Amino acid sequence: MDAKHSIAADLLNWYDAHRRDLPWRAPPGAQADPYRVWLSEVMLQQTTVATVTPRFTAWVARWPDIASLAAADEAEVMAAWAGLGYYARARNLVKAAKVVAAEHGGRLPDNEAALRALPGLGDYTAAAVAAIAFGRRAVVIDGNVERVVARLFAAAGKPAVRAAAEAITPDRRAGDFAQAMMDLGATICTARSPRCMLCPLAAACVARATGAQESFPVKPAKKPRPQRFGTIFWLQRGDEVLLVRRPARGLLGGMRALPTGPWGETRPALADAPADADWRLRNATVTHVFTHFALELALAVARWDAQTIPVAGEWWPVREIDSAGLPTVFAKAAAAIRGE
DNA sequence: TAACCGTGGCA
DNA sequence: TTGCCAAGGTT
Repeated sequence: MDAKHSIAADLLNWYDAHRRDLPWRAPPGAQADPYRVWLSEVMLQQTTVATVTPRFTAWVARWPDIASLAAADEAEVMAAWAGLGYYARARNLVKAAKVVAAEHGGRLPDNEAALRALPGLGDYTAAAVAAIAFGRRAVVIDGNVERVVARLFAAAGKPAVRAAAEAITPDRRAGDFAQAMMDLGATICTARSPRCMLCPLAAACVARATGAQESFPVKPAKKPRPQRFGTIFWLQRGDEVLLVRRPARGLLGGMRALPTGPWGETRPALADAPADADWRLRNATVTHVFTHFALELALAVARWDAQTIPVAGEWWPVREIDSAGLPTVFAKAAAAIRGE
C-alpha cells in the first residue's frame, strides 16, 4: 500500500471509531436519505453544526421529503429559514425541489454533473451529495478538506489543494472519506490550535513535520467592512405593526421585514418613510453586522389610525412578532422598540 | 475575478 | 471589544 492509499485507509479507520452522530447521517453501512443529505449540506454552507442541528430536525418534520418541499408555500419556507442567513439558500432549495419534481421524477439525480446543474448546488455540494448519498467517487472540497489537505501536503493555493485531494480520494467509501475529512477538520485539524497529538494522519503531515501547521491554508487578506446607516419605520395600528416583503433578490431577499429606507453612508432622517405620519425618532439605535458591511439603524415610530394600508404589506400582531419569520436585523429592531 | 450574500460563537 | 471563523453559491 502506498502512502496516499494509506492516508485514506488510516482516515477511514479513525472515522469508523470516532465519527460524529449527526441527525442527517445514516447508521454505519446504511443508505442515507438523499433529501436529508442535500438539505443538511445546504444548511451547513457557512453555518455551524450546532446552529444547523435543531433547524434541520424541525425542517424535516415539516417538509419530510422533496415532494412536500416542492409543493410548499414559499412564504412559509422563507419564514422557516429566518435567522439562518444567506436566504438565497432557501429560495434555491424550493427552486431545486420543483426542478427535481418536474424533471427528475421526484428523485435527486444520482450523479455529480446533474446535481451541479440544480440551483444552489455548487462544486462542493454536488460532490458531497454524489459521494455521501449515492456512493459516487467525487472530490469533495469544503473548508475542512482544504485545511486538512493544505497542511498534509503543505499545499498553497486552490489548484494544489485540489490536485492533492484528488490524489487521496479513494474509489470506495468516497462518502465516508469526505465525511471523515470534515470530522477531522472540525474536531482535530481545526483552524486554530489543531490537536496534532490526536490526529490519525500526523505522521504523514508535511506541515506538522516543520511545525508549520497553523500557517496553512494560506488565506487572502480581508478588506475592511464599511459602515452604513438607515432607518427602521415601525408603524403601529392598534395592536398590529406594518410588515412588508423585501424584493426577491439581493440582501435578505424574499424575507418579511420592517419597512426601511435605503441604507447609505450618511445618517438618514425620516426620508423614505412608508407613510405620511407623525414619526418620532427614538434615541436608541440598533446595530447589526452583515458579511460585507456594518449597519446602524435609527428607529422611527408612528401610529396609523386609518383603516387603509399605506403601502403593500400586512398588519401583523405585535404580540406574535416572533413568529413572523423576520431576519435577525429586524427582530433586533422589533425587540428594541417593544422593550422601550 | 471579485463583490455580494447572514448569523452566532469564540478567543 | 473586535476580528475570525463555520460542510459555499451566484453573478
